[in-house]
Amino acid sequence: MHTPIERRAARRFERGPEARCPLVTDIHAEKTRDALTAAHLYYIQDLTMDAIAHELHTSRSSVSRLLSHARDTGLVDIQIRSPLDATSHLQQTIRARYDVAAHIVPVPDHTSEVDRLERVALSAARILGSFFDSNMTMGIAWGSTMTAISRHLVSKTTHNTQIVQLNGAGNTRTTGITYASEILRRFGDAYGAYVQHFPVPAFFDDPATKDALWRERSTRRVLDIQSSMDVALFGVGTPYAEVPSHVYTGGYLDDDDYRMMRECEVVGDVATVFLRADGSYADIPLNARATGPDFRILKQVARRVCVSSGHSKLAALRGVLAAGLVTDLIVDEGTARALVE
Amino acid sequence: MHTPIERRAARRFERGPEARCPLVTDIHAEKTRDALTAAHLYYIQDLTMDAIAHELHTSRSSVSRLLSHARDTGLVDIQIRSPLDATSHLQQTIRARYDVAAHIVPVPDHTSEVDRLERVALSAARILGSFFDSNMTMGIAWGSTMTAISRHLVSKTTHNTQIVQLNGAGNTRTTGITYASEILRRFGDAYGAYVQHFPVPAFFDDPATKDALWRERSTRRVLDIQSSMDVALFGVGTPYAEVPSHVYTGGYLDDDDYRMMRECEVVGDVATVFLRADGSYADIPLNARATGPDFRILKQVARRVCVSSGHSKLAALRGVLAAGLVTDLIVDEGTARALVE
DNA sequence: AAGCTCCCTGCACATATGTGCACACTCCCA
DNA sequence: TGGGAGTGTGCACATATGTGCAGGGAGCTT
Repeated sequence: MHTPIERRAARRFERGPEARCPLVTDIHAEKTRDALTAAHLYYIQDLTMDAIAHELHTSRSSVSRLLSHARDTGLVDIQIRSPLDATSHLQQTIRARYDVAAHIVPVPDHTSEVDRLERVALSAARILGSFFDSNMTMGIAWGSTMTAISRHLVSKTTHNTQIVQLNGAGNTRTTGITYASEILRRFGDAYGAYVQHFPVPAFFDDPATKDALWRERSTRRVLDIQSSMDVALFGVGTPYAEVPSHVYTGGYLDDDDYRMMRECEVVGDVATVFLRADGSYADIPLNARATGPDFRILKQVARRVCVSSGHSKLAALRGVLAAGLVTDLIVDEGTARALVE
Repeated sequence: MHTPIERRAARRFERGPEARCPLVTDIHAEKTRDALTAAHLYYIQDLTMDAIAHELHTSRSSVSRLLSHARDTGLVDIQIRSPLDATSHLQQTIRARYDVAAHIVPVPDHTSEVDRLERVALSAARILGSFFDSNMTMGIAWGSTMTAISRHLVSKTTHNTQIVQLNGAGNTRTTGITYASEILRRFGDAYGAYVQHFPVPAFFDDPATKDALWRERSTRRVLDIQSSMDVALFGVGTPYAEVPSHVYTGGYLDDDDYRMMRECEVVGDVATVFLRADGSYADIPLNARATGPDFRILKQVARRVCVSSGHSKLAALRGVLAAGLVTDLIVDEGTARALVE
């Protein structure tokens, strides 16, 4: 037993007669089973990878990779469960003040905005698995926060699920399909969900075009799916960010738009629908041309998860909270503190 | 900031005004919060312990210990969740044949009986947390398996729970209280549950004494608690084990008892109630003097978890399964394979 | 206040783990 | 049958992690 093939055969042999024939043994299922066994031995029985390698007749490094695989694919589920009496003062205050369940991501105060976003996104990606399950539809926005989240998702097998794009991503330079697709695809892959694109621009030039298109059956189909969402996931956009949001730099808006935003005292947006500090949004002209869901629609979704990081989004975030758009808020610690001050 | 005290103060300071006064900050809650933060940074954000040490203003080794603490106290919950299509052939067969949910513990075939027991017990201790929750009563037996399990329990905070001893542990040499208490205490500590002792011998000399005592109100109280159990946890005893069970070596039984057991074709016991290969037990004389719960009582418990390891317990285990005493079975892989052959 | 114990800390060392790299195997296509 | 791309493996090294030990503070007793 010296070559990898012989070892794999030996492993099959040990598993019993029904596994000995490679023809009926799907190679992928075999890897999953090995990963499962390795995970059990490592996380439950506390064996070292060396010992596991020995039991599995493979090398230690393969076990290391097997375990990474197990974590990535959600075979191993690691949760932090704070005893109820240990929920932080911050969480309680935010719950009391905004009626929102806060998930506070510890991040040192001196962290750069980029790192902060990355770390909050990483945490969000891991928490998300507990919000999404079989027979659900999740609506997702796009932007730098959503991109970061999509890169860190942990797989979870679900059935009869779909991911639906909340707002168009096209602009004067691109259809946005490549960009938005990448995010959607990652979500779809992670959860084994059907992906529903929304191939429209972020903003129309003429509100009438939007109204017309919105009456089309092909568009209605997507809108109908949106209105049946169980979870909505979005970041917070703001024109005043140190790292400005994708919408405000990507060629979606022109000078007139910016002027209008200033006049209307816009503080930010959710899925390209703009709002003021008090949460009002209805009479902002730009919204008539925007493709994101009207907040009345959004508020019908049972779980509305907002991910925000960094001080520069604070004003926008306050607006979003004032509008009552959020049921679950994932933020960095600094922002959380600032929210209650 | 060079002494530990200064650092701890600094940590408090960073946490905000309400944490700065040590008088109102319970030292234990502080440790829990630190452990929670460390766990989040380590398991969710994938930082190294070094980086976490820096963020928490402490040393790397303290972080290592903090994380151990977090795991031990159940702050971190690591679960292995096999995708439904990957449940092993073995599990399915056992479910079909015995109508029992099997939890199979991978253990290499050449493992000694002692190691095997230890590893199965470790796995059992970790799984157990998912069976037991607030407002529940769990009945537990004693013996080498139960002792091993008790040593590896992961804490879980529950409310309004109790642990009740299933059968007496006294014999001609000791009241058994020290021995049984140790096991019960560990369970009670792990789950924050109220502990209910059963201070009687394992076997009475005279069945009439048992009957008399069973009519006493003090005894009835314990029996009543037993009959309201939500979970029962027990191992399998057998006189034929390589590592013989505690009951059969601890001075509980005399030569006459052994002779009788042979005559009755006893294969083993559950909580000191003996049974035959076909699961029958009612007409075994010894049982009239035994203090474990009658199987009719036991079978009323919604969840009956049996932990068994090693080939020498196989015959007994078959009997236990035949008696229909089990809803969840935790066994080593070798035994599981033997069960379906 | 001295003396005591207990517990917590950081250091230093021994282990355990993650990863770039080269090689070998499989599968696919010509 | 013979490449060639792609995947998976083990080796060796660089890091990351666990733990015995000695020192020092907090709290208790006398």
